[in-house]
Amino acid sequence: MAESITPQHEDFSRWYLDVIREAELAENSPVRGSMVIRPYGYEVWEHIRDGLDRRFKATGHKNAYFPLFIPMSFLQREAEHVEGFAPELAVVTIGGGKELEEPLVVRPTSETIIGHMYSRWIHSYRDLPLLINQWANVVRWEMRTRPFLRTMEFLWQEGHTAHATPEEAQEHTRRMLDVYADFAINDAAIPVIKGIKSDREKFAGAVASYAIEAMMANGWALQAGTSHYLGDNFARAFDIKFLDENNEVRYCHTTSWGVSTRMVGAVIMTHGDDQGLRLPPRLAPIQAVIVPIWRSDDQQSSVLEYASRVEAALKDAGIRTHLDLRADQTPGFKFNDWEMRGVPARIEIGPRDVAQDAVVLARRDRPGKEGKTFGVPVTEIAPRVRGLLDEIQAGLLAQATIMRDTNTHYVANYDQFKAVLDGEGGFLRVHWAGTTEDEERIQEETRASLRCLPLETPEGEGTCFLTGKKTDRIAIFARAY
RNA sequence: CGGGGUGUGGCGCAGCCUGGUAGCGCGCAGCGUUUGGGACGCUGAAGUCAGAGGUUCAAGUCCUCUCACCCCGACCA
Repeated sequence: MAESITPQHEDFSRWYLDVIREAELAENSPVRGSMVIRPYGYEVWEHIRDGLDRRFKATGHKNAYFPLFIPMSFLQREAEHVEGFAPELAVVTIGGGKELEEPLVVRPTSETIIGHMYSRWIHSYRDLPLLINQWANVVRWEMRTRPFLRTMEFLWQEGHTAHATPEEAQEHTRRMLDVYADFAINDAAIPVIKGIKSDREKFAGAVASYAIEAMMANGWALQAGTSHYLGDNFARAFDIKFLDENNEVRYCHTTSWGVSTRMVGAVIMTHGDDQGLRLPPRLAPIQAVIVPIWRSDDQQSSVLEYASRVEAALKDAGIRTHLDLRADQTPGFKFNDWEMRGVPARIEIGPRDVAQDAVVLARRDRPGKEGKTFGVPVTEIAPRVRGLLDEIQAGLLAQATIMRDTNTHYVANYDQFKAVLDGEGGFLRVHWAGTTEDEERIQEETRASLRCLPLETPEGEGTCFLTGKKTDRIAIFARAY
């Protein structure tokens, strides 16, 4: 596929489309729909990983690792689970040149194999709760793939916990949902809506599924993370039992929850503009880039000497800084290059700046001339950049929130529903008392699906937009990735 | 699996209708001039024209088959 990062396109918005689809961060490999992430994009993922992992540790979880291959029979133990995943399994039937007695499934998710292990690890209430997370790759043979948003193989974390009581497991499910929302909002600058999934959309094998839903720049919805309460479904299927304080055998109640490399796509598609990426500072591989400018050799040495001092000052302040020393590119090229890559802050240092002992500070969220501040005293550079990064972090969240709110509409009836969907699109909030069949019909007729039943419903009681029944339930419908 | 489309240097494409020495832009390499918003000149390297078969004196171009990929739907983090 295209190596579209190179500035060959005269039309920047088309280039931006390429960024979303495949450029730089992902491109199709020889295998249909699989994923390639170049180093720069992978660093974004690493920061996502760090942000989540820190929160997992803070909530008492340990990391562990489980097998890539899962015996087919494991999946079949939970009826709903196998039904949900069977169509998209990759199956190994030959090993070492010989037909296997039992096919092995490349994990699409690990509830089953982890359930199997948990049944051996858990014997007593003293073993509970068991709070484990796994960072891994999984494979789902999707019919339709989209770079980052739905790839055949993807990286993710999957948390799997076992608890003594349903209440505790339910509480944990909600707690991890909160962790995801906290990460999305504060690190990725993506405003998300916490909600519960309809029966139709819930995880195969779950009692209840929760999700954080985000709105992309085109108004489509993207499920950016999920947290499931599995009840004792998997505990019964895998015999995860313990003896309680009264010496009675009881089944555990389990949860699972995951966030994937889809989050990288969410960042791109939430914040990107016609100049390319705009990375939230907390996730940016490079937070500040220094572009030196010179003409003569004399100027070069004084500029570079000055620039490396600025670099050191920024690095000392804990800012991820890169000094762009490429000699074969012009400053103008570099400005555009780093803007496309979404670096939040850029410092330009030329002979004029060295002479007046001050630099030019440019911000990515306002590209071009308007985003530049001239004559920033070099003694202040680190705090100024730090302040700018915080400002951009908050600004991106504010922008995305405004974008989401102005594209969220409450609609009172089905005609209005269709009109808004065909018009401005976005999220449709409705009072909802419909059935699964109603939900299916709506999707068939409008291509909008029920994203979630939001946990926060300031609307109060009203009448269902479809059935006219009184209800206090709110649903969000949208076209979704 | 349905419905569309595309396969030509690394990338993006033209050439095909009307057969006659394989081209353009970008990128890449070398040299020189440049460098405050995507630099320029000169020189150069790089292509089994997706594959197979056929028609023809001659096929990137016409015919047949095959393969691959992309887009739009149905499934999904």
